[in-house]
Amino acid sequence: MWVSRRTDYATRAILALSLEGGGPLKLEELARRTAVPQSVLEQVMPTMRTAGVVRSERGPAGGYRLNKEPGEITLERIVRLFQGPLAPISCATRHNPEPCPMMVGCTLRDVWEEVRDATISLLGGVTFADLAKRAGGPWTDPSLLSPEAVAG
Amino acid sequence: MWVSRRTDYATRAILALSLEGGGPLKLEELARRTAVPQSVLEQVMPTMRTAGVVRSERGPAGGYRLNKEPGEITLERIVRLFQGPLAPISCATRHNPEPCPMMVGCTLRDVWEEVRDATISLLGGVTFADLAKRAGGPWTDPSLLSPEAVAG
DNA sequence: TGTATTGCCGACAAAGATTGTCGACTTAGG
DNA sequence: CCTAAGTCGACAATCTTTGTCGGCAATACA
Repeated sequence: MWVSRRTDYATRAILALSLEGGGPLKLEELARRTAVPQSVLEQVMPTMRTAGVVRSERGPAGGYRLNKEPGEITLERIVRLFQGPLAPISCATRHNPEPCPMMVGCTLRDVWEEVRDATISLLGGVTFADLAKRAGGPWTDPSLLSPEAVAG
Repeated sequence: MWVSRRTDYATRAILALSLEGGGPLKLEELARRTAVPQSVLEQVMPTMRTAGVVRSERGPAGGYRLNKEPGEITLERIVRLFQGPLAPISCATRHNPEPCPMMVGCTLRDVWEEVRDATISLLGGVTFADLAKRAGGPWTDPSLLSPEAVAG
């Protein structure tokens, strides 16, 4: 029942971008605000770019922006990008579930499916607009912010 | 969002025992019915014995029985034995959550906690009496049953 | 044209978790 | 005793996760 670190990192990054308004954030700054190793974010962000969630610009003054409104990005979307199937067990996935050895009335599978659906329903019901709104104030340990950000 | 194989195996075993009524099942037979490698069940069952969920008898005519009524054993109980914390992320566990780097208003944690609670609520609300009842008929691929069991 | 700044990509090492197996041991019954 | 069970600890193999690195590509600006 655990989410991978990269999943965690990705959601933090999107939240950071949602709180930023429109302006682009450099990878370096993004890494600092989210307390994620920069080298890992370097892997995570392109995945989200390919998926159309964020947009990037190269060169000086480059960085990352959201490619949609925060209200259009659900937590489920991001989690799915990094997490694979959300079912707790391979015979309970939505697509191509593995046959489970308990043929008739695999009642356990029913429960795993319920867990899966509850999870999806929760994650699918939360957008980053919601999260940003709930977040309100400063969302990071101030000691992690860059000096410029603190000054601004 | 995945449950370990041992967790899966354990739940299957308890379901098998719940369907058995009172009589003891040998490890070998239990392994066959649940389609679990016997050598792994050899590890899984003692854990549940220590936890007081099942009882064992050695020697010929030995085997495993439930140590409680199926109605008293929740799925949550079993899952917890093998799965560790049910939260999706270490800052959202009930006991000794790790501090997360997003100090003020870690709104993501709130959602992870909701997922955790939904999971717990589902798993805690299902007992093996429920599962056994829902299971009804033969619950295993007949080809996996031992000849004696089929004859009986 | 060139240089600095930034993102992009692929390969990879280290660490850790999971899975399954084995052999030696203990207990109970006959 | 001897056999049929469960018990325990150690372990190898595999897979997954995590994080790093070096070099390449694009953009802005002088």
